[in-house]
Amino acid sequence: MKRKSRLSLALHTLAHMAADPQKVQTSAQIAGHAGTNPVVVRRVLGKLRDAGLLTAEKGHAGGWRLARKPELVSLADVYVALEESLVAASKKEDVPTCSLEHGLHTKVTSILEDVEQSLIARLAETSLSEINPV
Amino acid sequence: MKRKSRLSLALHTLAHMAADPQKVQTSAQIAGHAGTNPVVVRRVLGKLRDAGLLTAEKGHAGGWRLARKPELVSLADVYVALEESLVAASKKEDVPTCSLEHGLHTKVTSILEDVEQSLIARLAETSLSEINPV
DNA sequence: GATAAATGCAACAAGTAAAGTTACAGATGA
DNA sequence: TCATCTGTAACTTTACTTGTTGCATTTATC
Repeated sequence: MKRKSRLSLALHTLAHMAADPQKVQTSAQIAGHAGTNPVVVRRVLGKLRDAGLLTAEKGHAGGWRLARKPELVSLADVYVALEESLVAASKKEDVPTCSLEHGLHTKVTSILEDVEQSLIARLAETSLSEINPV
Repeated sequence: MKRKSRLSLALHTLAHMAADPQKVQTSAQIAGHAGTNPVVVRRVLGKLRDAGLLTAEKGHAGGWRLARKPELVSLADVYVALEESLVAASKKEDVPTCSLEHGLHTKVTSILEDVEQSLIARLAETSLSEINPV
């Protein structure tokens, strides 16, 4: 599978579920559709479960289901649940000691964080129910 | 250096130049500030040069300089020059053959492309001159 | 012209994060 | 009791980025 595919995998799976919300799907079935591995699916969907977007049931006849109506799940919910941070820098970078560089670094960082927030705001405008096959 | 750092490196360097536009800097000096390698700097700044944001002069006393006033360079210019595509999927992915999956895939892709465009629009609102150390 | 100092670029090495895989414990319904 | 799920840890593989070396080319200066 390609890199940067967690968001894509999540959206595909959620959109698929949105088309038939009461149906329970196993990670093996989802992996089959997505062309990947059940463990990878559980890994990604696990974050969505932790965020309350999905429910997972163990055991016989278990599987995954949407926890809310598709209209009530925004792309921002998914993005945040996956802990994506596409624009802003990761926290653990080394900050320069030189004071001019430090000021610059701080400024660049804060601008990128603003942009990240704008991105999330944009994602919040679209819900799962708007992903329909043509 | 960290990953996803091309944009960060470019913005830092450009902001640094914006503070003193007539000064020529060599890739070795820039690399020193940025804590990286001159070749990496030339690799990244080369894209900005190709996009007309910077000029590079070879030979003795050569180096890098802003091609325009800082106010006239937006973050979107930089983003596009670097050929970043943080949200949308890369072009060369394999599209599913199943028709339902195909429709879904097309829809998800087009939504992510819309989001990518929104991101660029947001970046276009900020110029280099707005990156000033506090 | 010779020399020193810069970019341009190709080829390769090293590092890193994500995806893929295997294995197994725990839960649950038949 | 057994088959079928999820949950998770540990490890391997893969893909991409950054770092490095080497050298050709360009240009100012002596």
